[in-house]
Amino acid sequence: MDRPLLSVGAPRAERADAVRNRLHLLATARGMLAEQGADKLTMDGLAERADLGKGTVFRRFGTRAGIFQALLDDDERAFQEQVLYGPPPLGPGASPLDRLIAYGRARVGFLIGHREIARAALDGSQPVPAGSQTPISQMHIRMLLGQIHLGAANLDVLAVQLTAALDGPLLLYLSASDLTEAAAQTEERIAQGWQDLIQRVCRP
Amino acid sequence: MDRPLLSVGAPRAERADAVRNRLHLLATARGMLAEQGADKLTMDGLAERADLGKGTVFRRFGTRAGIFQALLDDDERAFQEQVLYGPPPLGPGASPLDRLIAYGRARVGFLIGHREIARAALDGSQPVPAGSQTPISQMHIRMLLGQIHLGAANLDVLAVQLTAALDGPLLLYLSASDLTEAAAQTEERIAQGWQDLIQRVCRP
DNA sequence: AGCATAAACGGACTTTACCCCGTTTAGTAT
DNA sequence: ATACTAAACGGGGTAAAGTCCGTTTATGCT
Repeated sequence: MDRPLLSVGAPRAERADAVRNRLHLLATARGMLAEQGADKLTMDGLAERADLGKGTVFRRFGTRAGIFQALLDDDERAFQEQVLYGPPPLGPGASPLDRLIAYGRARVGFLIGHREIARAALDGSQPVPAGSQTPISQMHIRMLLGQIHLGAANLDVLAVQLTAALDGPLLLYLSASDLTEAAAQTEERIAQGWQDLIQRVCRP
Repeated sequence: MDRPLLSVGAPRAERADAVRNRLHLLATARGMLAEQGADKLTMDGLAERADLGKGTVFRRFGTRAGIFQALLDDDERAFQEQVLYGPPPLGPGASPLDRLIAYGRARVGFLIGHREIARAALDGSQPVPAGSQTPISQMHIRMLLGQIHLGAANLDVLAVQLTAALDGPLLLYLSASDLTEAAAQTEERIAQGWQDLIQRVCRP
């Protein structure tokens, strides 16, 4: 009479063929990305190379940007691993302030390494690029801010702003040429800038 | 024998018909925007309604995002007027710190009022949305930072980061629903957050 | 095993951004 | 006025994103 569903929120697990195709498409996309760059990656091309229908590609990822978001998510998982369980100061064990600085440095490196994917993951019609909703980055920063005892301040808003200060330069303002020619110096300048910013913000 | 050009850099003034069509297209675009919203504004539709060829539209604006960038530029001119020549604390006359705070507040208001255009002006393949190169916003923040005597710090990088902290939330992270339902409160929260952030950063 | 059903698949179709190039015209020099 | 030229115009053509819907298949139940 009653149906033993897996509660209301879980819309039944992903079907096996769907999983297989999703992984296959991601792998194929990585291949094309490595060979030809992000702007040459078309939905038709991906479908053909993966030997699947175009409808399948859209069903899996919804939109072109969705593919890059999925790729980014994937790589971000390894990064999060380090943040959550890795050695300090990035992982737990160091002081919140040191972790915050280390996090920024690590994230800058990650974003520079993934700049092509990260840019392509931006949508314009959608708010946030990767992550389900509030980006992990923002949550982590919010948490560390909470552990540092700042005077009365709206930590939620501050976390959003600091996340933007971290991601914005690489996602919005730095041109591609700034990154290809002297990526290493740029990375160091931004990482250092982050450290200065955080130390100023968190000064007692 | 020699031709009295207007020096090398100036590629000859814009032709009269070009100016006329550009203004006409911008006006038409504003009309369509007000009636139907940004995502319904297509290049073909604009060309037809303006009674011009599609080629002309692309020649003027280069890309779809270019139209929104032009509209934003246009509105930003009035805003800059206030910043450069208006009354303090936004205009000159107040202390740099007060101007910085006032600027952030004003810009948040401007961006919320122009959120649809500003989002549509984002490109993805291009670095910065509006303004010719480094956004005016960034230059202005950079200048005010220079007038505040902070300890040794890379002001160029800091300016980029603060610009991102200001624009990022509205361009990247806040979903449309956050803005339509309680735009006024959101505006106040972000503006207050900016003030807190700046006061922290600029504390002696 | 056989069945029911929701999900996944595929590929034709539509829409839209953007390109190209032959034609027209504003601006200038004679 | 006339001729010349660089720029602007127009609209058909191409490619790629995204939609639709009829067909196929995995999965859970009897």
